[in-house]
Amino acid sequence: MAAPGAFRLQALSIVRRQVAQGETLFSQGDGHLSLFEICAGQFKTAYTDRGGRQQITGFHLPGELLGQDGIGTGRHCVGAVAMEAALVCTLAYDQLGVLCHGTPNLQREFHRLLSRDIVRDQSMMLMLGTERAQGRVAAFVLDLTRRLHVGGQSARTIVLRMTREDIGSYLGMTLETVSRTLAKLQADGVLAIAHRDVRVLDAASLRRLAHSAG
Amino acid sequence: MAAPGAFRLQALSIVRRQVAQGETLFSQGDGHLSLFEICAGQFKTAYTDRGGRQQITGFHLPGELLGQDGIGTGRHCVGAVAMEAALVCTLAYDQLGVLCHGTPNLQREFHRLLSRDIVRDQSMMLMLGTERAQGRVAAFVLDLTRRLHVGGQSARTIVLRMTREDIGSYLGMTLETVSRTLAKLQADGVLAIAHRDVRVLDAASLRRLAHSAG
DNA sequence: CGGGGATTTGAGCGCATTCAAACGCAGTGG
DNA sequence: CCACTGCGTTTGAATGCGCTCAAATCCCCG
Repeated sequence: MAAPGAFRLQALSIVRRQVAQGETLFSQGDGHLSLFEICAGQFKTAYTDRGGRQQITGFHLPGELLGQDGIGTGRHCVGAVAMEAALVCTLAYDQLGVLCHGTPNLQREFHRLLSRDIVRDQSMMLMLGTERAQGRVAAFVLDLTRRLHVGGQSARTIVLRMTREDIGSYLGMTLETVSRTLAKLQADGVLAIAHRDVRVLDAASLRRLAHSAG
Repeated sequence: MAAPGAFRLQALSIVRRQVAQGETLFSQGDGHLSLFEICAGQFKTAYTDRGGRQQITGFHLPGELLGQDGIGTGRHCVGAVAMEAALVCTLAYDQLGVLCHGTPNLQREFHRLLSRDIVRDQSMMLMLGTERAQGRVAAFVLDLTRRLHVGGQSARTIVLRMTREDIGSYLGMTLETVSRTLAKLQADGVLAIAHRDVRVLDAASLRRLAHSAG
């Protein structure tokens, strides 16, 4: 969700927490806000509306921050679940408030963090509005490779920790369409797919197919 | 984009500005950030990507704030154009920074403002991901009536200041589909449509059709 | 009254969805 | 060790929604 290094929570507060696969890190509507830095493992966040319908709103990788949603409202507006065994560093939000008062730089960094999310969301909305299935999936894979690369992982081979259904929910299409689209990208020689292992064969084509999302 | 009354810019700084129909209030990439309170008239904001493709990202009504995008990046990430003759109050962002240092309440209000936008965007993404044409249009009309009502206007009759193309760009569909969907809502007795005048006949049905977007 | 943009309406098509079935893989218990 | 079970994934076929292309109409504005 955000670049690493902006906040070094490990240096500020050392509350580590292990999270098992499928375990909830925080729930939607949760009152005692916390900010997390993901040390290991991947998370997904989901939004549930009154009608009970739910959508995946994001995937969150090691090295990224998590939980900055709902800082203004005082409640987490999404729920976060670990997609695999994970480890996080925690900073309670009230502690953060105290810290911010002392250091204006932290304040500014915070603003930057929030508006980065706004920009990211807007770019996501643009994609959902303009791109069809193939472009969405291409953008999704491209985004994942880039973010994993930032985290130090290989930029060519990635492992999808989430199900096709989660991907479909995130991209606004059915799980069958996700599967078919991935198959087509493989048939076109853009990707090599073996279950959840994805290898990028033709990065240029992938970028071209995903042109709308940065 | 935000509830009125959170900031009372008129009380802080009195730089008023008139904007003609079609005139640009600020451009995407603009460096000298400003925050605006819309006193009269409606605006639309659009995002343009490298490829030159552009999408409407929001409509902005009298009484709402405009320009808080890109506070962290230092540049406006969208452009704003007046859809009719308008009047705004301006506050340069650097002045705002000074003000914030003095008053912590303003700081907090600011956080709230930014995260409100995040929540709104997320709800928009949810809609784009889960709703089909009819649901999207219903949610759009419902949102507009509510926000106009907050601004003091009638909740039953509204005037669409934007074109079908703008609506389509905003909702992620073609202008023809917007037109057809509005016609269908009229045929079903939910709305009464005369060109750009829209009257809500069956608010309950409209809410039911738009169930996903709060 | 004429011109041009906005809107409506129609016809045909393609893509994504829906429903359905088969397959692969992991975990469990016999 | 192997069958069984459940879940995730793939694949197929048919439907229908929304897009594309096209033309007619409406309306605002000069």
